[in-house]
Amino acid sequence: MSRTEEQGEIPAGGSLAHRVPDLGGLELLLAVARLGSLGGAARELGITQPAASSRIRSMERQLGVALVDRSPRGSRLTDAGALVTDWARRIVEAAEAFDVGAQALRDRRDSRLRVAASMTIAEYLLPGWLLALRAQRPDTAVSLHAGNSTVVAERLLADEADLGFVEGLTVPTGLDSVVIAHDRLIVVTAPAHPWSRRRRSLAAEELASTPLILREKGSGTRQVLDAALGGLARPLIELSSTTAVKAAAVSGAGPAVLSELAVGEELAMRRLVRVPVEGVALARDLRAVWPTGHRPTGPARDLLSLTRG
Amino acid sequence: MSRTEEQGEIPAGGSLAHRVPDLGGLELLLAVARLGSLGGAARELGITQPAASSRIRSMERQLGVALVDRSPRGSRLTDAGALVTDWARRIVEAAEAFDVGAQALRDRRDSRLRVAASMTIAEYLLPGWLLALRAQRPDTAVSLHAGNSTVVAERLLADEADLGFVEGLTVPTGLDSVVIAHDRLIVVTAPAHPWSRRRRSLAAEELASTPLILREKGSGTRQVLDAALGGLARPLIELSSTTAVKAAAVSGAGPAVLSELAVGEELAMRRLVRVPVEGVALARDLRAVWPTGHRPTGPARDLLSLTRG
DNA sequence: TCCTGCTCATAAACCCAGCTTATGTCGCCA
DNA sequence: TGGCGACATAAGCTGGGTTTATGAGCAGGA
Repeated sequence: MSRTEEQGEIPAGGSLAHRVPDLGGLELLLAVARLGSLGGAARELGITQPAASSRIRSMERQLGVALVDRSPRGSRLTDAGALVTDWARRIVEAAEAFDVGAQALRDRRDSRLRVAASMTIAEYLLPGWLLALRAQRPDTAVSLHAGNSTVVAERLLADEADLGFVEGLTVPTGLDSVVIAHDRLIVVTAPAHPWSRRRRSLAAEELASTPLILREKGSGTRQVLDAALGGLARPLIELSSTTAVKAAAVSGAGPAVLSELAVGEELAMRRLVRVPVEGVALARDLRAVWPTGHRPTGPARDLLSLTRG
Repeated sequence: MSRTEEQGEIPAGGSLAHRVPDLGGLELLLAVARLGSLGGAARELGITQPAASSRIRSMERQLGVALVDRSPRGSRLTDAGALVTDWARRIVEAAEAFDVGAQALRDRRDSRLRVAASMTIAEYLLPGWLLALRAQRPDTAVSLHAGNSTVVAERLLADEADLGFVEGLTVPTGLDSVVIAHDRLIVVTAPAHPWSRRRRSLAAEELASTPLILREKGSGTRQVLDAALGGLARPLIELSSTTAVKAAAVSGAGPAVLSELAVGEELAMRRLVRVPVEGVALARDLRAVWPTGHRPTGPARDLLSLTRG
């Protein structure tokens, strides 16, 4: 059944980009899976049939796995191909989020909806919302500006943004708001850290007296933590991005305090472990905001209604 | 004719692959972010400094956004660049999962750990585990075979696999098992469906009497549903993959019943909405399995211990 | 039976993105 | 002021992916 063309050993070296097909190839694979035909997929992507054929073949060579069963009546995914296609879909979905985010990022003067958002929201939530928005209002051009609560408020009040999203404890003055979701700060450590095996919840004092990996003073995350502990948080290191904090925690530098949103992936993969905490108010609201009186209309209203659920 | 490639304006057409930098570029960007230097990143990836410089520049052109601030003393990410980098990281992480999965998929005779898993687990959970396993035992070669519970059992008993993962209601005879996680089937619809606005939970009879988008009879998912409803599930359509079911539900064909694991992304993006249900036992255990008496040792034990948490 | 229409495969020529090597410029520091 | 590190620019090469052109297998209808 399987042709014996595996004489050439797989190199297996190099970086990811050498072992993972490029986005074009993955899109092609998804199209083949959906349409059941190489030629059909080629047509959909605007390339010729031989190009599709050779591209799929080169992916199979690269991966060392047969992906599609060709027949004169069409092409069907192999069992392995189905699995690969599902994994590929994840990459393509992440790329779609990237794309819609990047599009929003290049400020277009002519965009119909100008959004200002805090970093955490822009990072983890907005691309998803924009994707959904595009699904139901494909022609809405969106521009995005990311910054802290103060910046968001300034842009809204200066009429440089139509809708804002903030995550602080308080709503900047001059703005109306709606709570659209809830977030919580959680304590995490690397699996090797002794706290990861705790069964009893951590008490507030214990948290306050332990040096932690933290965001810098002034960040939304840090504000909430300081407020919850009464200004007592003791930094082991202060870092200026969520990602840097995560990386430090994963590498075992110590316990970190981070938004639940930021560590979903890491928890699922057990690169980080959540430490239970009690007696500390680490919840915070995520809010949509707009200038007092100017209720969102048009595209802003569309986006807002997507975010509430 | 669309052959006039307009110069000047951003193309904005074409498929994802034309608007999203390739994996190599994204990896490079992450390296620049981490190291704070174009040349350093180039060294790490084994390319020359001019190559890195030009690649980053072409990404900036492609995205229409300045990503890094160059100075004679190094390079630092722009605000926009930091956001783009975070989105890029998601793509790269998905690519890592793809890579480790694909590596496991090409059956290597010499692999030290042979895993057999049900589709759902292989699709959603295994790549994460393998990534974690590689982090702590980098030299473990893993091979993966995906199939239903019966196939998993056969391979284990024929000594063609060292460790299995199944998701059914029952443990195949001849195997020992441990519960490693819990999964639940949930009812979902497109946001446009009337059920998406329900506030009261759905009762079992109502679920049983409504035609649903379902996996085919015999699939793990379907077995659990049929058992929970007493064999009464009424299919609107029967499809042979989780992905097909999701796609049908998203397109508004009707309500679907799916594993929680499979729809996390869709729920977060509001492409699907969860419908509350009560009085139906839709939970199921995910189990690691092995031949009775042969407790997992070596690499199998390492993997197993990663999955329990 | 043969023709027509679908499928995929193969071959040769082309083109461009990204690579390398070689060199230039700028700022900091001893 | 020379030296070192950073990034930029220029010119030439290479390879993967593309196109056009063609062939071959299978199905269904005249």
